[in-house]
Amino acid sequence: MDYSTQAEHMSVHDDRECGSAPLDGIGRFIEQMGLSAQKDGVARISGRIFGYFIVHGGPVSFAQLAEELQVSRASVSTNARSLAALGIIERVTLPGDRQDYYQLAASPFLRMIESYLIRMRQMQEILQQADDSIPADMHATHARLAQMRRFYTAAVQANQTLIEDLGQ
Amino acid sequence: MDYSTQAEHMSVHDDRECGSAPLDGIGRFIEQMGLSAQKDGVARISGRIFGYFIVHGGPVSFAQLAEELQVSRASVSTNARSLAALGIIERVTLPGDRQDYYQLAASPFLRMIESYLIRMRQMQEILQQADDSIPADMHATHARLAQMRRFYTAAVQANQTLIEDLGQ
DNA sequence: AATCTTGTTCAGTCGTGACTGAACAATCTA
DNA sequence: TAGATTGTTCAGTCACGACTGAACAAGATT
Repeated sequence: MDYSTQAEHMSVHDDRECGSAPLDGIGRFIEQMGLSAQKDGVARISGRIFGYFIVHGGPVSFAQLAEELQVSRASVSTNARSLAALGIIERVTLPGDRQDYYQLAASPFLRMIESYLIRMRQMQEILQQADDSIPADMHATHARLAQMRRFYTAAVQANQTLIEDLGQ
Repeated sequence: MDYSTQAEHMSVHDDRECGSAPLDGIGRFIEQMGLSAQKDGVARISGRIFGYFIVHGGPVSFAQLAEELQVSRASVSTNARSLAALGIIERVTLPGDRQDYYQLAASPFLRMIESYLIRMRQMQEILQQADDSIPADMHATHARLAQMRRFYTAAVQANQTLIEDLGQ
């Protein structure tokens, strides 16, 4: 695995057995991004791609992504497109090149917060449904649901101001 | 599945085939809490237990939890203890009763935020390591890492003030 | 002592979903 | 036309981890 883009490093130790390559700082960071994504219920490869773009922001070709991260083109296709759908990376085209390129979006973290906000609003929807369909005489239950609702309202508010605080 | 605690409902339709029972509002809410937890990378049963306690806050015995949620005692043991470790529910003992009881913690949502904060701080740690171990001449990379770090700093800050805003 | 009751642990199963390879579609080049 | 090149899709595999049942430990009861 070679995460630099400099040609002279490309295949120094390339034909080794496919296990435990000692990772440098960059490689370790990318793997940790993968593990961290996995903990959040996101595909590990998505996290690794995100990490890769933190390191190399610039346009990177589809094929290069597959090769450097050592994953199939199919996985790159699926995961890069889902990251693009979230607005974390974006597709770009280079004139005179038929390949797809991706690059880090302008404000990837704002987009992350926005996807959190979507999740929270879904939760608010669930709470609304529960409040409507649970018998009105279960007062303690409704009180706890109201508390939960206050929490999500405040959390949504906090994240919206966070978006503003982070500028543009 | 009978989520009420009233005895007269206990076994009205009990001996049906073990599939798709039509869920009432309470049951639907509990299942949605389970699915929502799963999306967050948490065990579905943990989410259902949490939902159960939103509905029935009061002390509920270990055995009752297992029976009403239709899961093994082993699962209840594992998941209830992990929720208790997060401070979302807590163990209580009733005098003269050898069973374990659980109840909803005082401010379960504050504890949820605190566990998010832990995750964010781990992320900050990863960023610190990356910053230290990645060659200093990769200026663009360090700039992106710095941007990411600013994001997490702001997010941690926002969640801390959220905790304060939610009182006690 | 033997026998319940109650919670934990552990080996094993089973489902889910991430990931792959291969077939495919679309577009370019010769 | 045939043959590259490139991305997507889809069926299939495989790993991971949630969940279970059974064995176990620790008390209580007789």
